[in-house]
Amino acid sequence: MRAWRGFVTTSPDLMNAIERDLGAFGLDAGDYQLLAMLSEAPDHRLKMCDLAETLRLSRSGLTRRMDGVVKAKYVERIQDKDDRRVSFAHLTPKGYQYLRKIAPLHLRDVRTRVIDLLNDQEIKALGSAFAKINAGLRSPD
Amino acid sequence: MRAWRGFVTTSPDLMNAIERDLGAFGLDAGDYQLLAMLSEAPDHRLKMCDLAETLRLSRSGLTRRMDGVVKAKYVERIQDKDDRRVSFAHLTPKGYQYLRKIAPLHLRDVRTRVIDLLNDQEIKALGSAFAKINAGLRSPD
DNA sequence: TAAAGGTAGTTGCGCACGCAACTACCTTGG
DNA sequence: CCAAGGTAGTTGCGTGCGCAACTACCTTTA
Repeated sequence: MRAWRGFVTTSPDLMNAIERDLGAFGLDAGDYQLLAMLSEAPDHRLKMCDLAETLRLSRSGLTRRMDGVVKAKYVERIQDKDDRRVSFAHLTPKGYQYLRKIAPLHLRDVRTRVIDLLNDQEIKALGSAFAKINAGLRSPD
Repeated sequence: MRAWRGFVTTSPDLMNAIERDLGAFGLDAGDYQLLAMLSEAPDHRLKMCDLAETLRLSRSGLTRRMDGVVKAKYVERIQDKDDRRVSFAHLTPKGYQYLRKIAPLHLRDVRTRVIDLLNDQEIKALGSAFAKINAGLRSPD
């Protein structure tokens, strides 16, 4: 129960702090996650609806978020030729360059705010705990 | 790093699931937290600005959230007589009754979604991890 | 192959939130 | 005592999001 209280109160604060850190580099957390997911995808591209799912956004939410990063030329929309309903989000070279520049800064912030504060046992426990919770969310529901 | 990824991806899903669970009882997570904080305060009342801080809301955000629970008669606004700038949020008997009814249901959901899935060691690690992260957020910044 | 139904992305709308400005009210220093 | 500055709560405005409706496009079925 103390663990739950800690989670509920601390995780919004932590996310806000990380978001402010990112803001110093001119990006918000949603855009960062979007670029990061694309950078890890084959060909630096993902179907819109798959991307929405990994980002925990609705399709409409992703549409709007795309508008921002597309206007910034970090991402471009590409039509699929086989299935003309689908679009891909594709990370541009400019977007990739940009992400490669700020990712280390972001990860440094994550480390100083989280990882460096914890011992190995706590980190492993966090990893396995979230894996279990995640599995629980997907299976029985 | 795996722990961080798990946290980033799983915690929104978890919060959404908990929110949906609460929705089945006719409440959203923000209102629940508000009532819960008041129920634990002496006299079932808190200064608006203190309440905003514990709920991680801006003052304006709390004002709006109060509008809802005040209209539902779960909470009332009370003016301080000594310092006429301050208002208190006060949990009404109706609000207290209501919270006492749904709190066990909510806690059952939290248990089945989180606590029951984890072993003692993971729970303790979560508690201490969030305590440390929280301390880190408050001290150096 | 035509009709029915499903899927991908966009748009209209409403909601919750933060920021900044405002009012009202202390509090402190000259 | 009064002016300057700080604090509590509210309101105007902009933003990001989800839901539902819409369009366009497959896919399945008879």
